[in-house]
Amino acid sequence: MTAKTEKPSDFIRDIVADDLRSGKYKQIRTRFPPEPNGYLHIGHAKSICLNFGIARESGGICNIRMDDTNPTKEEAEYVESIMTDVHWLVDGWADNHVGGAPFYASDYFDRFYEYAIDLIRKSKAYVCDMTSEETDAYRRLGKASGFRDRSVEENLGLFARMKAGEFLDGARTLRAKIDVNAANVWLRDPVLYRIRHASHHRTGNKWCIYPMYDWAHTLSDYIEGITNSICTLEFEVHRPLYDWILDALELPEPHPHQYEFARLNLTYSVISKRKLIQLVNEKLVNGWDDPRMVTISGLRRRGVTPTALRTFAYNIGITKYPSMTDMALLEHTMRDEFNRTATRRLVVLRPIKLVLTNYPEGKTEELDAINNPEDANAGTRKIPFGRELYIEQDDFMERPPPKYFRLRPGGEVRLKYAYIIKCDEAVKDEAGNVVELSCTVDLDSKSGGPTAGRKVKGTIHWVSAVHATDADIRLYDRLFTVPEPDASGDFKSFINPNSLEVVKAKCEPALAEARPEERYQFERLGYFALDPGSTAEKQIWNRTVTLRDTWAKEAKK
RNA sequence: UGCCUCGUGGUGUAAUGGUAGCACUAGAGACUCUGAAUCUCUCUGUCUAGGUUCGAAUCCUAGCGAGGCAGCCA
Repeated sequence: MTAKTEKPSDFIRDIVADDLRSGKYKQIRTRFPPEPNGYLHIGHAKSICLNFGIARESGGICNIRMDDTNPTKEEAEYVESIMTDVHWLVDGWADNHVGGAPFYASDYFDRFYEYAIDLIRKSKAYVCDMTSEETDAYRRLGKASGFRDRSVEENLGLFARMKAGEFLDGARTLRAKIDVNAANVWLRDPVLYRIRHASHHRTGNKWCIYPMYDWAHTLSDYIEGITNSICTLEFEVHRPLYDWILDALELPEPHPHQYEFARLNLTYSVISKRKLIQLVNEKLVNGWDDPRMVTISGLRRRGVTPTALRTFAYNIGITKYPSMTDMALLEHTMRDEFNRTATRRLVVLRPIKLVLTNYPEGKTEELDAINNPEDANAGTRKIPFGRELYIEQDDFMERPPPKYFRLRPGGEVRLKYAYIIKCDEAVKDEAGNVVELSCTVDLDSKSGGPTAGRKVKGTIHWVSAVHATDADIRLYDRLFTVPEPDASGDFKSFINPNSLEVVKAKCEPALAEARPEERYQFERLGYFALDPGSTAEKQIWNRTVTLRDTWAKEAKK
């Protein structure tokens, strides 16, 4: 039931354990290498938990590295958000296993260049003058480029001129000389460098040739002394090229090794960066940190905690099977944690007034309420009670269905921490809408009082009308209406029109002292977190997740 | 099409040649001053066919199915 984040086990950790046992590596060094071209999402969280988790469990190190080799896509803004998100998730858990300040592939551009020259000298790379289309066509046919057999000197000269900016974008490339007929297309003389006359977010205009992923990534791993280079399944076919580069350069051992695992898929959501950026750009959500987004910043704003996210990552495991994880598992992970940790408060989301006709006018009582029944150390607080209250509209029905045991005309219900009341009349406006409930209170039934033990089936939450404070509450629901929005057609057509509802709530006074870092359970409703846009004058709350609601299921029957 | 990888209840996973287990979900019940939590119970699984073996989810072969790759993106 509690978070079992201490001893995960999976095929990659088995390999790590073997590597250590056999002495292949003295210390494990992993890395988390995002490209700074978007915000991190829950799939990255899985990878972060894996890479930093392995470092943490094995006494190793995990580097954060910006894979910034494509100047046309990457921006400094993203670097900042990535660092914020990684630290939020890792601090207090694996922070003493972080490999210092973030590394940048762009810091190695000079060394990549030197390695490229070395590769040319070894006759294992050549400058190719074919267009992108020609390269593509030749590769499909398994046909060798006409420039494949240029001399080392000519290649060296051409490559230097590429670097010097003598050629237009796309005019030439540097290609590895491997095997134009290889069954694995990534071995058919892959491009190592392309020409891009573009300013880079860190190196400015120093370069006009930029290394491709395979070249940069493999060498970055080697330069940093990475031992286990863990990536997602789509890079599986790149592994032979990864190994080829290390061998072709005859780099001293030990070499890093690449392992692949399945990326995360979650029901009722889209996870790919491309799709998330569409939601942002087309304003279908309110930015990258919209609480309905499965970005790390969105989840954080929604109220998800690092511990819950790590527990979730542990629970889903690491495999090579491309699975579809049920959103219900994420929700369960949050409820499980918050049930143990959240401070309870009484809040009425959709208020209806209730008047206790036999309770003295002007009288106020202070009632004791428990802050967290799961945590004895959380203590108690006082809640003011009076003649006029607010209760939830849903907690009264004039003609209730079977098994409804909240308030009804002539019926009784317990007010949590207070009295048992009876509904005498539903007061209506001219249109016939119930606008107020007229009730009487059993004054002996107060919690701790003479008839407090009297059993009534229902207990509801409430708030004293004169003491209540106001707050805006954002009720979030799943962003999509179908389990697999990108299974077919346009995922945007499945957006849930009711994924956000804002209500004006009435809150018990103690909520005014709420702290942003704390999580709250509004009793019988769900778990909530203060939005960063909240102020002392105007509280704004985000619903992180509802409580399980078996009545909602029952009512649907 | 070629190459690579992967198939265990509805979902996510464990079992590393020796009793198919755990969690989520769903359903039933107990308890309840949260229709929450907690507790009990139930449903449901090794893709198929051969083979090896005393014994196969596990090893082998074939088939079927799914995913990935085939950018001068990462």
